[in-house]
Amino acid sequence: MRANELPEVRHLPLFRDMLQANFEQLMQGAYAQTFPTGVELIRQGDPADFLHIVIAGSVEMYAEWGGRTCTMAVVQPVGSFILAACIRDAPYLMSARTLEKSRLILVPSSDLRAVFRRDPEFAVSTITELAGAFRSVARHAKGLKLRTSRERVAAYLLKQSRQAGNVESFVLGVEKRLIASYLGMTPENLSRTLRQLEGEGIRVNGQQVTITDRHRLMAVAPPDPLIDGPDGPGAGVGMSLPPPSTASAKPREKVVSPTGFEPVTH
Amino acid sequence: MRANELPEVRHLPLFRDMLQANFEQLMQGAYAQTFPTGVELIRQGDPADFLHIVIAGSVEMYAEWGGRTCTMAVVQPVGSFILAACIRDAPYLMSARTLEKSRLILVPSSDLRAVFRRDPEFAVSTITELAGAFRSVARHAKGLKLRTSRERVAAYLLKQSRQAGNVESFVLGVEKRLIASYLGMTPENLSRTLRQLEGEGIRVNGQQVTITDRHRLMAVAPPDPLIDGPDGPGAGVGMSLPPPSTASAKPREKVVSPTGFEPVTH
DNA sequence: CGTCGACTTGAACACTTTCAAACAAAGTGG
DNA sequence: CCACTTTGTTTGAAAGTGTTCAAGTCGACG
Repeated sequence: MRANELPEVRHLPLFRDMLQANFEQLMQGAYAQTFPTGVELIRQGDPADFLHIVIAGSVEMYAEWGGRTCTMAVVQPVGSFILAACIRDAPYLMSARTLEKSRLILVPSSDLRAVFRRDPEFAVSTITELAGAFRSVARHAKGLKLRTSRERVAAYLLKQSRQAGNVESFVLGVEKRLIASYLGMTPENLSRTLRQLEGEGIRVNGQQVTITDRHRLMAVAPPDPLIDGPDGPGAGVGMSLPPPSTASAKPREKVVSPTGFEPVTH
Repeated sequence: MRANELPEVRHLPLFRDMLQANFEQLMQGAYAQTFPTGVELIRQGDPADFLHIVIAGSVEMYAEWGGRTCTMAVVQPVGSFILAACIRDAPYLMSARTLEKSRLILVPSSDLRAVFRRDPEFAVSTITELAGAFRSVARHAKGLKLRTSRERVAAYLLKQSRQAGNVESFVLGVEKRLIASYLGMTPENLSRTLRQLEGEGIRVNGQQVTITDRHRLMAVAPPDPLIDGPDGPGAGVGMSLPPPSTASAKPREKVVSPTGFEPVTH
């Protein structure tokens, strides 16, 4: 593991309050590894051996059933996933694969369980993290049940804009097919819905989205903190999103951009 | 609070391992209350002041957005809800109302947060509870995204049967409109789907459901522990369901029956 | 006995998916 | 550097799924 990676991990909400000695012990048993694009890191149903922390790159969490697949979340640096499975020593509910070349740290779940039993601060951090993760999935489920797909798309775009600092123009940052799956629809349906929303206050050009009439779009799907997540800083519940950046109107420009996917603690 | 209620609460997974002194302190600040049918106990968006524990009766957790409503879960004795909101000191994501005359215990969330900071066993129980709750909602979301409504209904019935002890006949135990909302569909759609499934191995008569051909039904929606929940005892993740009971073929009989709704920790 | 709410049924409508095809962009190898 | 392949996106048409509205049935309860 590289020296400059440790401080980043240490500053994660999950680890920042624990005793240095315990943190060091946790990292002792951990190891870092770099994976190429498209590697299946974990498969749903497998036993939860490691807590995974994304140091660089990005990881897709997805679920499968009867031949179908759907994206549940995208984890970006510095964020962790499958905490819950590790804690319950239960099989993973989701699979994970790298969306690009990515560097991860793997912490043995047995160490994890041992440490929060004797470090109260770490226990509290774990509780906070899990409570936040629970609320994220609950919000996701609410969105799926209470909103039509058109409304989900509108709300998603508004959230993206907000997370980038209420800019009017931004880059999606993830493939549309992946966004579609995350929002519970087919790529074709998303494509058509985006087209349809061009009459409701947005303009889409490839990955570039511009909100031309925010009020109009908000009329399609009024944002709700109880579904779209809280406003203000620290919104991503224990997940550090890359710094939001307004995106230039010129397409094809390389810009770091938020994905707006909810964090996953398993 | 009544004397015979405390032991029940004490035996909840959440409280069973903590120090007696701390448990008593928690209950000191708590109070019990009986509510009639249809009372709104909490409203989504309100600040989380109390952890709620259902001692008797049943409580519906539901969510609202833009005039629409959906059922997220039903909590039965002895089970708790809105743990996560209490922990994060955040607004409730869901509302709750009594489905029948119900008795609840309300524990101030500030006490809760204070106690798990100094009782490691309680902290661990809280962690386990939250991790389980997270996995429940995650499974629910997976079902919504990966299954059609027909498959969700079939899987729901199989799960009910399983939870009642793999019986061939059982009572639904909750209004169909509520089940429909829980499964993310309209009452009309559920009605038609049940009718349609009568050709696929079930027979429905009011609240009474009989599985006539388990294999046929399982072919419609193969059960998956990563969606429908684990097999075996303690399946309900921190929630004690009423003892499963085979239901007589005669309708209108008063039988305690499981609801099969996932537990909610907020 | 009458009222109310839950459940069912039918028909029309709206929304989504599926399948097929064309197109565009990014990466590969000559 | 240019074909060439691969993969993601868009579009159209048809089929499937789910919702809405309206009306009627049933059972529970006062």
